[in-house]
Amino acid sequence: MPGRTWAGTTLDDRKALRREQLVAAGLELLGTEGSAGTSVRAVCRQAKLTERYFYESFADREELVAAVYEHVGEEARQALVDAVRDAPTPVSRAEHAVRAFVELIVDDPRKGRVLLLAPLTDPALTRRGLHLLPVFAALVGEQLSHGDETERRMVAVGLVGALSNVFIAYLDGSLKVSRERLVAHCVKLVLGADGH
Amino acid sequence: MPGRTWAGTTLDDRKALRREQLVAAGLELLGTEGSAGTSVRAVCRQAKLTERYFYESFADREELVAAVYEHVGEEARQALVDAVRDAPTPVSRAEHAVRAFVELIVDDPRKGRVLLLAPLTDPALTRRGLHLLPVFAALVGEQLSHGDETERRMVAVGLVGALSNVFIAYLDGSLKVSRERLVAHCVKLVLGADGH
DNA sequence: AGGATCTGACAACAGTTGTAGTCAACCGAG
DNA sequence: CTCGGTTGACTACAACTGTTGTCAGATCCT
Repeated sequence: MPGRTWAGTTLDDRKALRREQLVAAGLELLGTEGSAGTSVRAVCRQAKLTERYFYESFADREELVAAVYEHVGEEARQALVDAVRDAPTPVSRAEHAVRAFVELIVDDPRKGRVLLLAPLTDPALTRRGLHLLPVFAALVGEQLSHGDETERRMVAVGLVGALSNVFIAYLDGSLKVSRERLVAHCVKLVLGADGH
Repeated sequence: MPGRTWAGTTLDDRKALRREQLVAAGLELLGTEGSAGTSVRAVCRQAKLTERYFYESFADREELVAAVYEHVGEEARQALVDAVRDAPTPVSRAEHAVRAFVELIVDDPRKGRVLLLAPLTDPALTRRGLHLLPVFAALVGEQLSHGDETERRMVAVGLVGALSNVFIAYLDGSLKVSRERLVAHCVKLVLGADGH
Protein backbone atom coordinates (compact mmCIF):
# COMPACT_ATOMS: atom_id res chain seq x y z
CA MET A 1 0.00 0.00 0.00
CA PRO A 2 1.79 3.11 -1.15
CA GLY A 3 -0.92 5.37 0.24
CA ARG A 4 -0.15 4.31 3.74
CA THR A 5 0.72 7.14 6.08
CA TRP A 6 3.95 6.94 8.06
CA ALA A 7 5.37 9.90 9.92
CA GLY A 8 2.41 12.05 9.11
CA THR A 9 3.04 11.81 5.40
CA THR A 10 2.62 9.18 2.74
CA LEU A 11 5.50 7.21 1.30
CA ASP A 12 5.31 8.91 -2.05
CA ASP A 13 5.42 12.27 -0.37
CA ARG A 14 8.54 11.45 1.55
CA LYS A 15 10.14 9.95 -1.50
CA ALA A 16 9.43 13.11 -3.47
CA LEU A 17 10.76 15.18 -0.60
CA ARG A 18 13.98 13.22 -0.55
CA ARG A 19 14.30 13.68 -4.28
CA GLU A 20 13.98 17.41 -3.78
CA GLN A 21 16.64 17.36 -1.11
CA LEU A 22 18.95 15.49 -3.44
CA VAL A 23 18.37 17.93 -6.28
CA ALA A 24 18.93 20.84 -3.91
CA ALA A 25 22.16 19.27 -2.69
CA GLY A 26 23.20 18.69 -6.28
CA LEU A 27 22.54 22.32 -7.11
CA GLU A 28 24.60 23.42 -4.14
CA LEU A 29 27.57 21.29 -5.10
CA LEU A 30 27.40 21.74 -8.87
CA GLY A 31 27.08 25.48 -8.35
CA THR A 32 29.99 25.84 -5.95
CA GLU A 33 32.40 22.92 -6.07
CA GLY A 34 31.74 22.26 -9.72
CA SER A 35 31.34 19.03 -11.56
CA ALA A 36 34.23 17.18 -9.96
CA GLY A 37 32.90 17.83 -6.48
CA THR A 38 29.45 16.56 -7.29
CA SER A 39 29.82 12.89 -6.50
CA VAL A 40 27.09 10.58 -5.33
CA ARG A 41 28.59 10.39 -1.89
CA ALA A 42 29.09 14.14 -1.60
CA VAL A 43 25.52 14.80 -2.69
CA CYS A 44 24.25 12.34 -0.11
CA ARG A 45 26.35 13.92 2.62
CA GLN A 46 25.03 17.34 1.65
CA ALA A 47 21.44 16.13 1.56
CA LYS A 48 21.92 14.20 4.80
CA LEU A 49 20.63 11.07 3.13
CA THR A 50 22.26 7.75 2.44
CA GLU A 51 23.16 6.31 -0.93
CA ARG A 52 20.17 4.07 -0.74
CA TYR A 53 17.83 6.98 -1.26
CA PHE A 54 19.96 8.27 -4.03
CA TYR A 55 19.33 5.19 -6.11
CA GLU A 56 15.72 5.26 -5.05
CA SER A 57 15.24 8.43 -7.09
CA PHE A 58 18.02 8.27 -9.66
CA ALA A 59 19.50 5.43 -11.64
CA ASP A 60 22.79 7.21 -12.12
CA ARG A 61 24.94 10.03 -10.97
CA GLU A 62 24.29 11.23 -14.49
CA GLU A 63 20.55 11.31 -13.97
CA LEU A 64 20.96 13.51 -10.90
CA VAL A 65 23.15 15.98 -12.72
CA ALA A 66 20.72 16.15 -15.60
CA ALA A 67 17.83 16.64 -13.18
CA VAL A 68 19.63 19.52 -11.47
CA TYR A 69 20.40 21.16 -14.75
CA GLU A 70 16.90 20.80 -16.08
CA HIS A 71 15.47 22.06 -12.81
CA VAL A 72 17.48 25.26 -13.01
CA GLY A 73 16.82 25.55 -16.73
CA GLU A 74 13.10 25.32 -16.26
CA GLU A 75 13.26 27.99 -13.59
CA ALA A 76 15.16 30.30 -15.91
CA ARG A 77 12.84 29.64 -18.79
CA GLN A 78 9.84 30.40 -16.65
CA ALA A 79 11.43 33.60 -15.39
CA LEU A 80 12.09 34.69 -18.95
CA VAL A 81 8.60 33.91 -20.13
CA ASP A 82 7.09 35.76 -17.20
CA ALA A 83 9.33 38.73 -17.80
CA VAL A 84 8.58 39.02 -21.47
CA ARG A 85 4.84 38.66 -21.15
CA ASP A 86 3.00 41.97 -21.14
CA ALA A 87 6.01 43.85 -22.49
CA PRO A 88 4.79 45.75 -25.51
CA THR A 89 7.85 46.96 -27.38
CA PRO A 90 10.95 44.97 -28.37
CA VAL A 91 13.06 47.30 -26.27
CA SER A 92 11.08 46.71 -23.13
CA ARG A 93 10.99 42.99 -23.86
CA ALA A 94 14.77 42.90 -24.03
CA GLU A 95 15.11 44.95 -20.91
CA HIS A 96 12.65 42.86 -18.92
CA ALA A 97 14.25 39.60 -20.05
CA VAL A 98 17.74 40.72 -19.19
CA ARG A 99 16.66 42.09 -15.86
CA ALA A 100 14.92 38.85 -14.96
CA PHE A 101 17.92 36.81 -15.87
CA VAL A 102 20.31 39.04 -13.95
CA GLU A 103 18.10 38.90 -10.92
CA LEU A 104 17.94 35.13 -11.11
CA ILE A 105 21.69 34.62 -11.22
CA VAL A 106 22.59 37.44 -8.89
CA ASP A 107 20.17 36.28 -6.25
CA ASP A 108 21.61 32.80 -6.57
CA PRO A 109 24.97 32.63 -8.34
CA ARG A 110 24.93 28.85 -8.04
CA LYS A 111 22.15 28.79 -10.59
CA GLY A 112 24.12 31.00 -12.90
CA ARG A 113 27.10 28.73 -12.71
CA VAL A 114 25.01 25.63 -13.27
CA LEU A 115 23.26 27.18 -16.22
CA LEU A 116 26.30 28.67 -17.89
CA LEU A 117 29.22 26.52 -16.88
CA ALA A 118 27.97 23.04 -16.09
CA PRO A 119 26.97 22.07 -19.63
CA LEU A 120 30.49 22.86 -20.75
CA THR A 121 32.26 21.12 -17.90
CA ASP A 122 30.25 18.07 -16.90
CA PRO A 123 30.56 15.04 -19.15
CA ALA A 124 27.12 13.88 -18.08
CA LEU A 125 25.67 17.00 -19.68
CA THR A 126 28.00 17.44 -22.62
CA ARG A 127 27.50 13.86 -23.70
CA ARG A 128 23.75 14.23 -23.68
CA GLY A 129 24.07 17.45 -25.58
CA LEU A 130 22.17 19.18 -22.83
CA HIS A 131 22.55 22.78 -23.75
CA LEU A 132 19.71 25.06 -22.90
CA LEU A 133 21.51 28.16 -24.02
CA PRO A 134 21.04 27.31 -27.69
CA VAL A 135 17.37 26.98 -26.87
CA PHE A 136 17.34 30.42 -25.30
CA ALA A 137 19.38 31.64 -28.21
CA ALA A 138 16.76 30.30 -30.60
CA LEU A 139 14.09 32.14 -28.64
CA VAL A 140 16.10 35.30 -28.99
CA GLY A 141 16.81 34.54 -32.60
CA GLU A 142 13.13 34.45 -33.42
CA GLN A 143 12.85 38.03 -32.35
CA LEU A 144 15.60 39.16 -34.65
CA SER A 145 14.51 40.85 -37.82
CA HIS A 146 17.58 40.97 -40.01
CA GLY A 147 19.20 38.29 -42.15
CA ASP A 148 18.40 34.78 -43.23
CA GLU A 149 18.13 31.65 -41.11
CA THR A 150 21.87 31.05 -40.71
CA GLU A 151 22.59 34.70 -40.10
CA ARG A 152 20.07 34.90 -37.29
CA ARG A 153 21.47 31.74 -35.77
CA MET A 154 25.02 33.06 -35.76
CA VAL A 155 23.90 36.34 -34.26
CA ALA A 156 21.95 34.52 -31.57
CA VAL A 157 24.84 32.22 -30.67
CA GLY A 158 27.20 35.16 -30.45
CA LEU A 159 24.78 37.15 -28.36
CA VAL A 160 24.28 34.34 -25.89
CA GLY A 161 28.03 33.94 -25.61
CA ALA A 162 28.54 37.61 -24.99
CA LEU A 163 25.87 37.69 -22.29
CA SER A 164 27.18 34.51 -20.67
CA ASN A 165 30.70 35.82 -20.49
CA VAL A 166 29.64 39.13 -19.06
CA PHE A 167 27.54 37.35 -16.46
CA ILE A 168 30.33 34.98 -15.58
CA ALA A 169 32.81 37.81 -15.22
CA TYR A 170 30.31 39.64 -13.06
CA LEU A 171 29.69 36.55 -10.96
CA ASP A 172 33.30 35.77 -10.15
CA GLY A 173 34.00 39.39 -9.36
CA SER A 174 36.40 40.06 -12.18
CA LEU A 175 34.01 42.60 -13.65
CA LYS A 176 33.26 45.16 -11.00
CA VAL A 177 30.29 47.17 -12.09
CA SER A 178 26.96 48.15 -10.63
CA ARG A 179 24.00 45.93 -11.23
CA GLU A 180 22.21 48.69 -13.05
CA ARG A 181 25.07 49.26 -15.41
CA LEU A 182 25.33 45.53 -15.99
CA VAL A 183 21.69 45.39 -16.97
CA ALA A 184 22.01 48.46 -19.15
CA HIS A 185 25.00 47.07 -20.98
CA CYS A 186 23.33 43.72 -21.55
CA VAL A 187 20.25 45.40 -22.91
CA LYS A 188 22.46 47.33 -25.26
CA LEU A 189 24.04 44.07 -26.38
CA VAL A 190 20.67 42.52 -27.06
CA LEU A 191 19.43 45.50 -29.00
CA GLY A 192 22.73 45.96 -30.78
CA ALA A 193 22.64 42.38 -32.00
CA ASP A 194 19.63 43.27 -34.09
CA GLY A 195 21.21 46.45 -35.30
CA HIS A 196 23.81 46.57 -38.01
CA MET B 1 78.03 13.76 -16.78
CA PRO B 2 74.96 15.16 -18.41
CA GLY B 3 76.73 15.65 -21.75
CA ARG B 4 77.26 11.97 -22.20
CA THR B 5 75.78 10.50 -25.34
CA TRP B 6 73.54 7.46 -25.05
CA ALA B 7 71.54 6.23 -27.98
CA GLY B 8 72.97 8.79 -30.33
CA THR B 9 71.56 11.66 -28.27
CA THR B 10 72.48 13.30 -25.02
CA LEU B 11 70.50 12.81 -21.85
CA ASP B 12 69.14 16.32 -21.86
CA ASP B 13 67.94 15.89 -25.41
CA ARG B 14 66.04 12.74 -24.62
CA LYS B 15 64.62 14.28 -21.50
CA ALA B 16 63.39 17.25 -23.51
CA LEU B 17 61.97 14.91 -26.12
CA ARG B 18 60.04 12.99 -23.48
CA ARG B 19 58.72 16.23 -22.12
CA GLU B 20 57.44 17.11 -25.55
CA GLN B 21 55.77 13.74 -25.88
CA LEU B 22 54.08 14.26 -22.54
CA VAL B 23 52.83 17.71 -23.49
CA ALA B 24 51.58 16.36 -26.82
CA ALA B 25 49.77 13.55 -25.03
CA GLY B 26 48.30 16.07 -22.61
CA LEU B 27 47.06 18.19 -25.47
CA GLU B 28 45.46 15.18 -27.08
CA LEU B 29 43.63 14.15 -23.93
CA LEU B 30 42.73 17.62 -22.66
CA GLY B 31 41.43 18.49 -26.11
CA THR B 32 39.31 15.39 -26.57
CA GLU B 33 38.49 13.63 -23.31
CA GLY B 34 38.53 16.81 -21.31
CA SER B 35 39.91 17.56 -17.91
CA ALA B 36 38.62 14.44 -16.19
CA GLY B 37 40.24 12.15 -18.72
CA THR B 38 43.61 13.80 -18.38
CA SER B 39 45.14 11.83 -15.56
CA VAL B 40 48.80 11.16 -15.01
CA ARG B 41 48.38 7.54 -15.92
CA ALA B 42 46.33 8.28 -19.01
CA VAL B 43 48.86 10.83 -20.22
CA CYS B 44 51.66 8.33 -19.73
CA ARG B 45 49.75 5.64 -21.61
CA GLN B 46 49.14 8.08 -24.44
CA ALA B 47 52.77 9.17 -24.54
CA LYS B 48 53.97 5.58 -24.21
CA LEU B 49 56.09 6.54 -21.27
CA THR B 50 56.02 5.45 -17.67
CA GLU B 51 55.12 7.52 -14.67
CA ARG B 52 58.74 7.84 -13.82
CA TYR B 53 59.34 10.15 -16.74
CA PHE B 54 56.28 12.13 -15.92
CA TYR B 55 57.73 13.19 -12.59
CA GLU B 56 61.06 13.70 -14.25
CA SER B 57 59.60 16.66 -16.15
CA PHE B 58 56.68 17.75 -13.99
CA ALA B 59 56.24 17.98 -10.27
CA ASP B 60 52.48 17.67 -10.48
CA ARG B 61 49.63 16.72 -12.67
CA GLU B 62 48.84 20.41 -12.33
CA GLU B 63 52.15 21.43 -13.83
CA LEU B 64 51.52 19.31 -16.90
CA VAL B 65 48.09 20.80 -17.47
CA ALA B 66 49.46 24.31 -17.09
CA ALA B 67 52.29 23.49 -19.49
CA VAL B 68 49.83 22.22 -22.09
CA TYR B 69 47.68 25.29 -21.76
CA GLU B 70 50.58 27.67 -21.96
CA HIS B 71 52.00 25.82 -24.91
CA VAL B 72 48.80 26.22 -26.88
CA GLY B 73 48.38 29.77 -25.64
CA GLU B 74 51.82 30.76 -26.81
CA GLU B 75 51.11 29.26 -30.20
CA ALA B 76 47.90 31.25 -30.48
CA ARG B 77 49.56 34.45 -29.34
CA GLN B 78 52.29 34.03 -31.88
CA ALA B 79 49.77 33.38 -34.63
CA LEU B 80 47.91 36.54 -33.66
CA VAL B 81 51.02 38.66 -33.57
CA ASP B 82 52.13 37.36 -36.93
CA ALA B 83 48.72 37.95 -38.41
CA VAL B 84 48.41 41.52 -37.18
CA ARG B 85 51.88 42.58 -38.20
CA ASP B 86 51.95 44.45 -41.49
CA ALA B 87 48.22 44.98 -41.48
CA PRO B 88 47.71 48.70 -42.02
CA THR B 89 44.09 49.47 -41.18
CA PRO B 90 42.11 48.42 -38.10
CA VAL B 91 39.71 46.58 -40.34
CA SER B 92 42.39 44.47 -41.93
CA ARG B 93 43.98 43.90 -38.54
CA ALA B 94 40.74 42.51 -37.19
CA GLU B 95 40.24 40.38 -40.25
CA HIS B 96 43.74 38.97 -40.19
CA ALA B 97 43.59 38.23 -36.49
CA VAL B 98 40.25 36.45 -36.71
CA ARG B 99 41.34 34.48 -39.74
CA ALA B 100 44.51 33.34 -38.01
CA PHE B 101 42.59 32.26 -34.95
CA VAL B 102 39.97 30.40 -36.94
CA GLU B 103 42.63 28.61 -38.92
CA LEU B 104 44.40 27.60 -35.76
CA ILE B 105 41.38 26.05 -34.11
CA VAL B 106 39.88 24.60 -37.26
CA ASP B 107 43.08 22.90 -38.25
CA ASP B 108 43.31 21.47 -34.77
CA PRO B 109 40.09 21.59 -32.78
CA ARG B 110 41.87 20.13 -29.77
CA LYS B 111 43.71 23.41 -29.44
CA GLY B 112 40.47 25.30 -29.65
CA ARG B 113 38.96 23.26 -26.90
CA VAL B 114 42.03 23.60 -24.70
CA LEU B 115 42.14 27.32 -25.25
CA LEU B 116 38.44 28.01 -24.80
CA LEU B 117 37.14 25.30 -22.51
CA ALA B 118 39.97 24.03 -20.35
CA PRO B 119 40.41 27.19 -18.27
CA LEU B 120 36.75 26.95 -17.34
CA THR B 121 36.73 23.25 -16.56
CA ASP B 122 40.07 22.26 -15.08
CA PRO B 123 40.64 23.20 -11.46
CA ALA B 124 44.37 23.29 -12.07
CA LEU B 125 43.81 26.19 -14.44
CA THR B 126 40.90 27.94 -12.79
CA ARG B 127 42.72 28.03 -9.48
CA ARG B 128 45.76 29.63 -11.04
CA GLY B 129 43.52 32.08 -12.82
CA LEU B 130 45.02 31.01 -16.10
CA HIS B 131 42.86 32.75 -18.64
CA LEU B 132 44.53 33.85 -21.81
CA LEU B 133 41.38 34.96 -23.56
CA PRO B 134 41.01 38.07 -21.42
CA VAL B 135 44.59 38.80 -22.36
CA PHE B 136 43.77 38.51 -26.01
CA ALA B 137 40.66 40.53 -25.38
CA ALA B 138 42.72 43.24 -23.76
CA LEU B 139 44.89 43.34 -26.84
CA VAL B 140 41.78 43.83 -28.89
CA GLY B 141 40.36 46.23 -26.35
CA GLU B 142 43.31 48.55 -26.66
CA GLN B 143 42.29 49.14 -30.22
CA LEU B 144 38.83 50.23 -29.19
CA SER B 145 38.20 53.90 -29.15
CA HIS B 146 34.88 54.50 -27.43
CA GLY B 147 33.99 54.72 -23.78
CA ASP B 148 35.79 54.89 -20.45
CA GLU B 149 37.84 52.17 -18.78
CA THR B 150 34.92 50.12 -17.48
CA GLU B 151 32.98 50.48 -20.69
CA ARG B 152 35.84 49.15 -22.76
CA ARG B 153 36.31 46.29 -20.37
CA MET B 154 32.66 45.26 -20.60
CA VAL B 155 32.77 45.47 -24.35
CA ALA B 156 35.92 43.35 -24.49
CA VAL B 157 34.50 40.71 -22.16
CA GLY B 158 31.34 40.50 -24.19
CA LEU B 159 33.25 40.29 -27.44
CA VAL B 160 35.41 37.44 -26.20
CA GLY B 161 32.32 35.60 -25.04
CA ALA B 162 30.61 36.06 -28.36
CA LEU B 163 33.62 34.83 -30.31
CA SER B 164 34.19 31.90 -27.98
CA ASN B 165 30.63 30.76 -28.22
CA VAL B 166 30.57 31.00 -31.98
CA PHE B 167 33.81 29.07 -32.20
CA ILE B 168 32.60 26.41 -29.80
CA ALA B 169 29.34 26.01 -31.67
CA TYR B 170 31.29 25.74 -34.87
CA LEU B 171 33.68 23.20 -33.38
CA ASP B 172 31.08 20.82 -32.06
CA GLY B 173 29.13 20.99 -35.29
CA SER B 174 26.04 22.67 -33.94
CA LEU B 175 26.70 25.71 -36.10
CA LYS B 176 26.96 24.56 -39.68
CA VAL B 177 28.39 27.34 -41.75
CA SER B 178 31.24 27.75 -44.17
CA ARG B 179 34.60 28.74 -42.87
CA GLU B 180 34.56 31.93 -44.90
CA ARG B 181 31.24 32.96 -43.50
CA LEU B 182 32.43 32.17 -40.00
CA VAL B 183 35.41 34.44 -40.46
CA ALA B 184 33.30 37.16 -41.99
CA HIS B 185 30.83 37.07 -39.14
CA CYS B 186 33.54 37.16 -36.50
CA VAL B 187 35.17 40.11 -38.19
CA LYS B 188 31.82 41.84 -38.13
CA LEU B 189 31.54 41.10 -34.42
CA VAL B 190 34.95 42.57 -33.72
CA LEU B 191 34.28 45.67 -35.75
CA GLY B 192 30.76 46.00 -34.43
CA ALA B 193 32.05 45.97 -30.86
CA ASP B 194 33.69 49.27 -31.59
CA GLY B 195 30.57 50.65 -33.18
CA HIS B 196 27.71 52.04 -31.11
C1' DA C 1 85.06 -7.09 -19.46
C1' DG C 2 83.75 -4.15 -15.50
C1' DG C 3 81.10 -0.67 -13.61
C1' DA C 4 78.37 3.47 -13.96
C1' DT C 5 74.22 5.04 -15.81
C1' DC C 6 69.93 4.87 -17.88
C1' DT C 7 65.58 2.50 -18.93
C1' DG C 8 61.02 0.35 -18.51
C1' DA C 9 57.76 -2.57 -16.34
C1' DC C 10 55.57 -3.09 -12.25
C1' DA C 11 54.12 -2.99 -7.15
C1' DA C 12 52.61 -0.34 -3.20
C1' DC C 13 50.41 3.32 -0.78
C1' DA C 14 46.28 5.48 0.81
C1' DG C 15 42.54 7.73 -1.05
C1' DT C 16 37.99 8.29 -3.80
C1' DT C 17 34.71 6.80 -7.08
C1' DG C 18 29.96 4.39 -8.52
C1' DT C 19 27.04 0.93 -7.17
C1' DA C 20 25.06 -2.81 -4.45
C1' DG C 21 24.01 -5.49 -0.42
C1' DT C 22 23.35 -6.58 4.63
C1' DC C 23 21.35 -6.01 9.19
C1' DA C 24 19.52 -4.03 13.34
C1' DA C 25 16.29 -0.71 14.71
C1' DC C 26 12.07 1.65 14.15
C1' DC C 27 7.09 2.57 13.14
C1' DG C 28 2.23 2.18 12.52
C1' DA C 29 -1.81 -0.96 10.97
C1' DG C 30 -4.20 -5.14 12.22
C1' DC D 1 1.73 -7.31 20.71
C1' DT D 2 3.02 -8.90 16.39
C1' DC D 3 4.11 -8.40 11.71
C1' DG D 4 5.63 -6.14 7.53
C1' DG D 5 6.95 -1.86 5.43
C1' DT D 6 10.58 1.64 6.26
C1' DT D 7 14.76 3.64 7.68
C1' DG D 8 19.69 4.52 8.33
C1' DA D 9 24.27 3.09 9.24
C1' DC D 10 27.44 0.25 7.61
C1' DT D 11 30.23 -2.86 4.63
C1' DA D 12 31.90 -4.75 0.09
C1' DC D 13 33.59 -4.53 -4.38
C1' DA D 14 36.32 -3.41 -8.29
C1' DA D 15 38.16 0.40 -10.57
C1' DC D 16 40.48 4.44 -10.57
C1' DT D 17 43.48 8.49 -8.73
C1' DG D 18 48.40 10.82 -7.57
C1' DT D 19 52.70 9.61 -6.12
C1' DT D 20 56.81 6.97 -4.79
C1' DG D 21 59.57 3.02 -4.72
C1' DT D 22 61.82 -1.35 -6.36
C1' DC D 23 64.46 -4.22 -9.49
C1' DA D 24 66.00 -6.65 -13.56
C1' DG D 25 67.91 -5.56 -17.81
C1' DA D 26 69.76 -2.65 -21.48
C1' DT D 27 73.38 0.73 -22.89
C1' DC D 28 77.48 3.06 -23.05
C1' DC D 29 82.38 4.72 -21.31
C1' DT D 30 86.89 3.19 -19.78
